Amino acid sequence: MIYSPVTIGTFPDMSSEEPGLRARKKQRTRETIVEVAMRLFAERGFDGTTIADIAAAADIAPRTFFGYFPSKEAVVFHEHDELLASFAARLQARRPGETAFDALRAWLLELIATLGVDDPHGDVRRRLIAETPALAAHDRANRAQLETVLAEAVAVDLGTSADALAPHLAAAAAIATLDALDRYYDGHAQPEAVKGILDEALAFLHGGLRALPRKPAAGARGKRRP
Amino acid sequence: MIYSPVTIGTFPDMSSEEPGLRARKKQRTRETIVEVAMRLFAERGFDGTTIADIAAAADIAPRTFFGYFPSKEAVVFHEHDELLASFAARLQARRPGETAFDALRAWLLELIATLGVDDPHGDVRRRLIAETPALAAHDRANRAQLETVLAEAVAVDLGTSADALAPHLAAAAAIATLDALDRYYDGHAQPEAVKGILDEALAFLHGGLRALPRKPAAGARGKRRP
DNA sequence: AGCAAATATTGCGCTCACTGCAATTCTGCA
DNA sequence: TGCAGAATTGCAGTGAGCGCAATATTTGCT
Repeated sequence: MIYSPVTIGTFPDMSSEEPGLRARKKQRTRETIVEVAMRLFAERGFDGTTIADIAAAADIAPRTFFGYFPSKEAVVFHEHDELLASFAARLQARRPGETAFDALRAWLLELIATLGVDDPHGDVRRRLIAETPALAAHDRANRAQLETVLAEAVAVDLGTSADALAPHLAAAAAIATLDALDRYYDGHAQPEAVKGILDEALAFLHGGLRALPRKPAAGARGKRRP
Repeated sequence: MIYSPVTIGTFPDMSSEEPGLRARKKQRTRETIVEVAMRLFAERGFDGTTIADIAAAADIAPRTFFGYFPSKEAVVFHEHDELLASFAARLQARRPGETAFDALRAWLLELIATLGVDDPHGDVRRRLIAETPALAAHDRANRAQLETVLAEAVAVDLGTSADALAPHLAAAAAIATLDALDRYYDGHAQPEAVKGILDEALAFLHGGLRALPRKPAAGARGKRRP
């Protein structure tokens, strides 16, 4: 119900140069499912939409749905695997001297810049997560994965073992920033606000509560403070 | 699937002085269900145990199970509501000058002292959570609730609004400590190790990564460092 | 004790997610 | 064109969870 990999058959190539007809068709079907499902979710709600509805609207057999996604929830988070991989790669690829948090910051900013153009489902997804406990749970599970890879990288930075306390605390706080980002991201990308949030978060990570302004009053649209 | 309150009928009194036969009986049944279910889970695993199994073993009708717990998962976390309430109360009741983190620390230490005598299912629960994704998800949901009440208290401490960034980051990091506690808590309470972990966590919360020792090597059994 | 209202238990039937398996259809390639 | 591998599908089943109505039990009251 929360596992990621798809199990039926082998997923078509995608990695080698030529996608091939087969792979392209599968990709297209996948996209159709996502499109159709998100539309239905938006219209009738997540719980108000059955797998049968989705299958019918996507013109596939109900059974076939599970060849593409392991659960109904997974459709809502269809990009998660890529995001996770991309983040892990970005952490791997950081320059010497660049901390894991620097990488997180850079990755997020780039992601947001890209998403602004490219994520037609962001608003729906946020709404669905907010109103559907099962999706909120899934979302937390996804974040926990991000947290894990981040914690590993932080551990390297700090020179501690991967299961030491500090990296996990720091990673948890860093990932909690994503919540804030989502909260303040309501649909319209505001790179300024995002940067403010990220800078406040980094200040906290580095210097703790001591490093934070005492009375930022309302909201988290922090006037960044190094 | 994750909501807390039980829905069938009104839960018997429990708050006024005299429990009454009805309430006592319900309480007894509830405990029976927990006992029986945890035993079955331990023997056959969470997924290997059906509601029907539990009902049969507890000598109630399957339908009746749902008068006591809203889901199979809820049985595993049967004390969560009390814990949450107790934590919220402790936060409410802190003395002037006592920070939310102080309260968290005190609450945890007391809890652990109590649990040592009183939590016969702790080990099983930890094992189940580790091996069952659905339970891990539930566990995260529970922690998120703790995080929310903690963040509110921290916001008061900091003089920020409840949805500002800082309190949430700090609360997330603080709650992440519970993970570590669980990891190192393998069955045998070790108040020393627990205090070490808590102190390291508090140091991080207050002073950030800057405040932490650079090379604690393996594990999180931190030699506390103010 | 006896009765009526409140509450708890139960059975029944239903919906829906999800799975294993085997039959069938399709695609890529020789 | 034909074949091997891969994808689609149907079928039958399991199990969680819910709404509802019937039944049983408890409680407060007289």
